[in-house]
Amino acid sequence: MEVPSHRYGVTVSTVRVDLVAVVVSVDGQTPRVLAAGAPRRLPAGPLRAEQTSLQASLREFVLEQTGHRLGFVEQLYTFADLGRGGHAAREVSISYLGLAHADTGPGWTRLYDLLPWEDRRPGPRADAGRVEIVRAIRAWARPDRSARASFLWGLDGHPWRPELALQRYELLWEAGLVAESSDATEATGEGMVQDHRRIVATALSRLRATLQYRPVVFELMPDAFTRGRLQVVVEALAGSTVHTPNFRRLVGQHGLVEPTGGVDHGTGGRPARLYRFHRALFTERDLVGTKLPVPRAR
Amino acid sequence: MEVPSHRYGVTVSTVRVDLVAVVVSVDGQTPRVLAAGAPRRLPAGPLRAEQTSLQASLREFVLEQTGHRLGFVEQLYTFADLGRGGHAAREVSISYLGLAHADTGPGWTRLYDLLPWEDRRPGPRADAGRVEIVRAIRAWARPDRSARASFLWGLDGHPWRPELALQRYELLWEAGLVAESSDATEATGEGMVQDHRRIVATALSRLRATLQYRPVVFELMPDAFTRGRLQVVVEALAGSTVHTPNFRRLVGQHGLVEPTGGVDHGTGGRPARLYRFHRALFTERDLVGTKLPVPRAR
DNA sequence: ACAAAAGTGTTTCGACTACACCCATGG
DNA sequence: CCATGGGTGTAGTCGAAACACTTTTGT
Repeated sequence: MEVPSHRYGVTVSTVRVDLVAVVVSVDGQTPRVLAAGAPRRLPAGPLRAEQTSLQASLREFVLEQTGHRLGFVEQLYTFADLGRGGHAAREVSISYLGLAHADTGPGWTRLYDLLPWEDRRPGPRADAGRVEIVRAIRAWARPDRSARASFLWGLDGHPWRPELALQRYELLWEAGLVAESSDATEATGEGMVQDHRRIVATALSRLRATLQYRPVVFELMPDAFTRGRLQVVVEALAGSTVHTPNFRRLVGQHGLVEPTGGVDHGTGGRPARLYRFHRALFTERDLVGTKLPVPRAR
Repeated sequence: MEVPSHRYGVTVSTVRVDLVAVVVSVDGQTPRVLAAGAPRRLPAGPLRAEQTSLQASLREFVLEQTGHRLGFVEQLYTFADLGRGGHAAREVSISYLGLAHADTGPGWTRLYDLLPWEDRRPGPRADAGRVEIVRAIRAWARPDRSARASFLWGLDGHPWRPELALQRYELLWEAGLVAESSDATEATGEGMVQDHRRIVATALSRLRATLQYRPVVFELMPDAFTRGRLQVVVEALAGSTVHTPNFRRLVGQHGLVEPTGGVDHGTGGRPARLYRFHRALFTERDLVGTKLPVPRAR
């Protein structure tokens, strides 16, 4: 499928271009991505001749392939290095992050099955895998790369930064610790087709960074929700926990959210007030500066 | 150049893919971008069959076309909407930001000739153009879009955020105030070919955002420099001024910079100590968290 | 001497953190 | 009545912003 021509005196190629989607949802307290097969594969589709915009192309093929209507969509990165698919031809993939409401359909993979070390919420699984990975990394990093390793993994006094998910994946890859290579263990997660796991890591990094300065969580929430529920979703995506009283306070201080008047009695203790996203204020695209608290645990 | 085939039951196209570079340098206190012609055009080149990575392709064609060796390179965004070039065929452009040292060669355009409103450093030109643009925007925005307009332009108590350059360009575009359309004035800057001015705005936004959390300015500095010189370059890119004593203090507090021992007597008043970028600490890619102060003027 | 730029000390302010504690409900 | 989650008040901490002031050169 290569049609060389000449321009600027050098070879010009006409190549295949695909769109790849990382569709994220949160189911209970579990983030999931759309990916099926073994090994897992992200949904991908072509540019459509009849669609004017890339996003429209993306929305349509995701709808057709999976039945999901995407809310928020954001372009991530374009991958085009030679040999991505294991063969010589160049494949260009424009990757997107999309947010969708959870459902019970097939094809949803737990995000932290793919990148287990990114889930730092307290739990037996988290702690076990963590020590194993840290040991392997320390062994590999010593001594030249130990500054980088401890920075990325929040060791030696550095804070753990959720949004460095991609850089952590890249370090594991360099260290030969990811599932696609030989030294992989259970703690380094499930492999995917081609470089799809790197694309997922890219999406997670971007999502976590975006969370800190744009109100995108609400794309994952129903119309009315409690602040506790909102906190659970944020924590699920960030992979770590926040200080509850402060979270409650800060939500709404920015005018992000307004009470509906209703209450939810199903939460366990005292009934929680229901809120809705104050969308009126944010219909204008790209309004920034509306921070949600995101954990920066030590 | 369209070769339709079938997959997923829909049309798949093989398309032309180009790389587009926004190469930025700072000459004195003037930021410049590589763009020649009338109207101006960004350097663009093909994916190279023989280059493994996109960045290598980019570096090589920029070197060949312009003689410039790029330091820092970062992928920006992939543009592929139909009709970008004014004709029906789809053109995919993968855009990059590159930083280079200034020189006196041809082809350098002043960045703020293209986006004049982005330069808020005190000066006669800045103030004149600003009131004109603000008036036009207020007229267009009233009343539905005035929240967005005042947010983006730092009106009504909002701070001016340098990194929103792209969003400001997009608003001007929607308002029909950019040079490419009819209502343009001198204050809305010089037009470019196709959507190249949007790409420049994208690059400026990204560069300003990156400045805040990664030590990329040093790619634009010579080996030894004074803190005053560093401040001028940061201010040139940010388009606004910083509080001098604080800037001096903060530089170096993060261990970013170390004295060479030399001094520069050519600065006007008291001679300034020379510094060098503490590169040893930052050879590892993607070390984050090394903030440089960036203006957040009212 | 004085302008001009370099450089230091100190205070203020606001955002985020952490801790302590009260509230309302279901079992 | 007590466990559980919802909710509020308030003190501490840290870094950025602002202000005042000293130092060192060239002319």
